[in-house]
Amino acid sequence: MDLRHLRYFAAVAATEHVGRAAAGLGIAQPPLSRAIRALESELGVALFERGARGVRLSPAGAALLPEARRLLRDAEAFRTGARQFASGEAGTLAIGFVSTAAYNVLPRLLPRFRARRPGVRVVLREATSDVQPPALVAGDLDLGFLIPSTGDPALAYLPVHRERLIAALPAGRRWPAVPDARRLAREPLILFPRAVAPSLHDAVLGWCRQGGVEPSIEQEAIQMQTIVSLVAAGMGISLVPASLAHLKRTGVVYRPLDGGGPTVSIALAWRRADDSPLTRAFVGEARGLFRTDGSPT
Amino acid sequence: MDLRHLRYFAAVAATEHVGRAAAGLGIAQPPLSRAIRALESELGVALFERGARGVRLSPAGAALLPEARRLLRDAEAFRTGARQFASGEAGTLAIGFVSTAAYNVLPRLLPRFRARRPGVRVVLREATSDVQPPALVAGDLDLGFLIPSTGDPALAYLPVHRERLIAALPAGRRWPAVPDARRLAREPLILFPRAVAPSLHDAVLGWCRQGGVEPSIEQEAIQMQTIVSLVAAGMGISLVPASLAHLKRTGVVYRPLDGGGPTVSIALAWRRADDSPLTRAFVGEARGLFRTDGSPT
DNA sequence: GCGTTTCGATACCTTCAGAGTATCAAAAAT
DNA sequence: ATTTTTGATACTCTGAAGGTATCGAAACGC
Repeated sequence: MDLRHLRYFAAVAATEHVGRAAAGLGIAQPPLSRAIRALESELGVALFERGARGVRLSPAGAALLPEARRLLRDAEAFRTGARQFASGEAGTLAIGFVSTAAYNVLPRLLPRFRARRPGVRVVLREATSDVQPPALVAGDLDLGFLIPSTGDPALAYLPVHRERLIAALPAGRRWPAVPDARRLAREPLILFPRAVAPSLHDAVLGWCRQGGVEPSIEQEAIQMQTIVSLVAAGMGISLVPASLAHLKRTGVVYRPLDGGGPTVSIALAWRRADDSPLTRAFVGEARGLFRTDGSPT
Repeated sequence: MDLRHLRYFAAVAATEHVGRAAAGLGIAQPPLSRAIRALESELGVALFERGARGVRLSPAGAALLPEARRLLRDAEAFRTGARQFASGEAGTLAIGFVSTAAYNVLPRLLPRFRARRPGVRVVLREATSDVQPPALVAGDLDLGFLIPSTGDPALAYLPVHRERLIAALPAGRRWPAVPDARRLAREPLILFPRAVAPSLHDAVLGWCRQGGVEPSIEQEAIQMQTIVSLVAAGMGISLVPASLAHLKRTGVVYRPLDGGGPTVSIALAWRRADDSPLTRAFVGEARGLFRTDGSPT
């Protein structure tokens, strides 16, 4: 038994006329006659009652016809489903992101993408910039929003966001409106471990040294929230992306940095070899949305 | 796309090994490799990821596999359903019966048949003996319990029941314990119209004439219940099948007839050309149950 | 590090199912 | 009675699916 047989069965049942059904199927009448008889013989049951005036469904045929139609519909749905995967209308994207991206990039990009591809399941996973490249290469992630450092040759990068760093300072003390490096170097600095985000780390230290001072790193913390909490606790100061200012935590004040301060950039990364239509669609969406990159916010 | 392709897909997915899957399918490895590739090419999506150590399901393949399995299961169910129709395990039987049969024959036969063929839908339709033969020939009925008269050559008959007639008499008067024809001929007779059940009609009149009297038919009624009601109303007397005595209606008494009385037989009839396994099974069941026919009850 | 093994892919051949053309047979319509 | 309608049959041919032999790449083992 074959889907074609069922298709023939349904066609003949619909017309109750072998010749017309054959024409509708785009084949000649004799093969259709034979196919129906072969199906009946295989199933061991007469699907039609032959009269001189065409054919009519037998009781068994009438009972089996809806089943056959359902099978054909399901087969069509299977094809459609496969086509959706092929075209990227359906599927799953595993996307990594650094916490910073959750404040600015993701809220702008994800709703647009989900609206355009409603069938795609997006799995978000927060991960630091150091673990994302290996995860991408291994295939555990399809896309990653990260702070790029040494570019992995297997990955492609698209800069999607660049923002200035601002100072996060414990409230309750007097701070300059626009503190400079020399002033801030007097305070203990709380920062990401260098291994987790080398470029952010280096940007902060470079800005301080440009101001002629060497900061003392007192604490390291991985989560942005943790850093802000430590600042609130008076453990020290930190330089954080400007969008963090949205996180209005009591005990913390934010100040723009003298001279604008260093910038940190977030890039979208994916496997260069990844030709999945989903990945390409997502990158395309990002490219369209963040065309005006490079300008610090 | 074809059910075979889906079967191959499911087999390879199950083993994650083309060679072993091919062995399980009873074909060689190269055709299976080609078939899978052809399916992927047709669907436009990679179902497997090829490694040096075998194949693994791609995300699309993993998503489509349950669908494919369901399709295969449904196709199998279709075959099974067809086989049930072929073997008579499923289907519908339209069975006609005269009201007399409802008191004796049907209650004995139907439960047995339904227990043996639980998948068969039995549609019962009460009909007099004169309308059943044409309905059987036309295919409106598959089987009929009727009082046979002139046998239709297109029908086959199996006697399933023979019972004596007894007198149904209005209560409130004195009746002999075993009335004879002469006594009963003094009363107006209520009977079926001859056209509806000629043999019953003739049996009654024959018995009366054998007793040397000619009865006067005052009323005709088609339903047995109606006849009994008319007797209860004092409109006359009737001769009814013995099993009607179960119908204890106030105002009616039953008496066995002198000399045993005439007998009426019920037969099962069906199209001689009907080779449906259902019909044959039902007839077989009846033949087994009513092997000891011919003996009047 | 180099043979060996494993496993899917490719090349080429063969066979049979399914499609086509021509025609028949039966029953209904005229 | 003849024509028309409609499915069934006979026969041929093509192509898809299967088989055998073999390749090529990657992993394994000594």
